[in-house]
Amino acid sequence: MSRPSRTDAERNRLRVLNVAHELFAERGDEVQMAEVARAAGVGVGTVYRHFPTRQALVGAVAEQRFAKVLSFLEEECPARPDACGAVEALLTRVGEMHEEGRAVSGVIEASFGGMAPRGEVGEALLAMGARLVERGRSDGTLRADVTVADLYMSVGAVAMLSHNEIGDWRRFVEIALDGLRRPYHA
Amino acid sequence: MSRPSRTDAERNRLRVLNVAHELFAERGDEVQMAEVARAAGVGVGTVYRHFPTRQALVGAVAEQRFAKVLSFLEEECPARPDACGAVEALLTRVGEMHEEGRAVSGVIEASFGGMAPRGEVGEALLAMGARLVERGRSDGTLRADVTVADLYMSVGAVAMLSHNEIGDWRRFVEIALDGLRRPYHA
DNA sequence: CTTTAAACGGAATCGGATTCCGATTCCGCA
DNA sequence: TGCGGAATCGGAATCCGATTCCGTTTAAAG
Repeated sequence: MSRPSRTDAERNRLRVLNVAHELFAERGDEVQMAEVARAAGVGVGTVYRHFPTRQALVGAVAEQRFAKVLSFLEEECPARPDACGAVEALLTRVGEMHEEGRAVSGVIEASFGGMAPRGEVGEALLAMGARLVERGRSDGTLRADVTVADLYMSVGAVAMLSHNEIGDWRRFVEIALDGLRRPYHA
Repeated sequence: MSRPSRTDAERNRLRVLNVAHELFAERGDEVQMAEVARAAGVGVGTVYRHFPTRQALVGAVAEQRFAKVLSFLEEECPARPDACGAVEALLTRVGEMHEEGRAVSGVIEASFGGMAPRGEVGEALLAMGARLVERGRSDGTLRADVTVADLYMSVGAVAMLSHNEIGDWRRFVEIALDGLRRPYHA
């Protein structure tokens, strides 16, 4: 919440965060705290004051990513003609994000098992998700009993599949989407 | 392949493997090599001769689990009346396995990102999966264009969802299954 | 009952995250 | 503009846990 008043502190915090993101993207889990510090032009102590733990640093990087998803959900999704299309766009976006950024995803997955969003971004995501599901219920393009949790799980599944290299995740988007559209009935 | 000739070696290898499994189940990623050694009643050196790396040990534990899935696939699945039912049983089984054993799954996920089976067990799984998909194609209970990769991805997704606590994975089994049954068509 | 290659135990080593603390800066205030 | 001191810095020192090393012990072939 309360940003520190000293401007250099905030500047350093950002520098560290960005550098960490880049390094993780390049070399994944093998980058060490001292490297991040060096590349950011600060001492290890500084890195640790801003991010008390390596996991905290990774968490911050992860949050940036969730923020991107959130803004997509807020800006692009409403533009889609129907809820189903919006969900498809969402899943695809998440997949693409993890596909490039694969290395970063790996780091996140290794630090936290899985990767559910936390904090206000998490709340906001949940809220937007609920809205999307609601929309689907009313415009009838999603099965009537979908829940945010269903959506959440689908997103998580796509995220996981798109950064591991098991099969064509775009294919899975189709499958999940078909499942979300409506229950099977002969 | 070639089991060592000395019987004590083989006995120790098993002891270590089982103890590791138990400890991982109890306390997850925090158990350390020295503990495993102590609990197994051997020295650290012994643990390392059998499993040259912590990751290797975790990998061996993981393989045991894959072996269970394989035997399920070989024994229970053929008994199901149709391919779709078999897939449902498979997904459910995988989910249950990861739900109890949650801690173990966490350890595996932390050591390897994701968790694709390796070696002969992996091959065998792939083969059985292919057979199942084939069956689905011919009895018509799965959509005509499913692939082993689709099945693989679904299994992976359920595994991931059932050991993280994001939503009701059984629900997701339904969704994925609906997607695997047939493509959407208005 | 030797012989000997293989297995054992566990102290020592190594690598990397985290802590500590004296030296340096910003910021508000006179 | 100049000063006081709290917050920030940097990076050497510490801590912790995985991994290596090597002298000792042991199963099993002849």
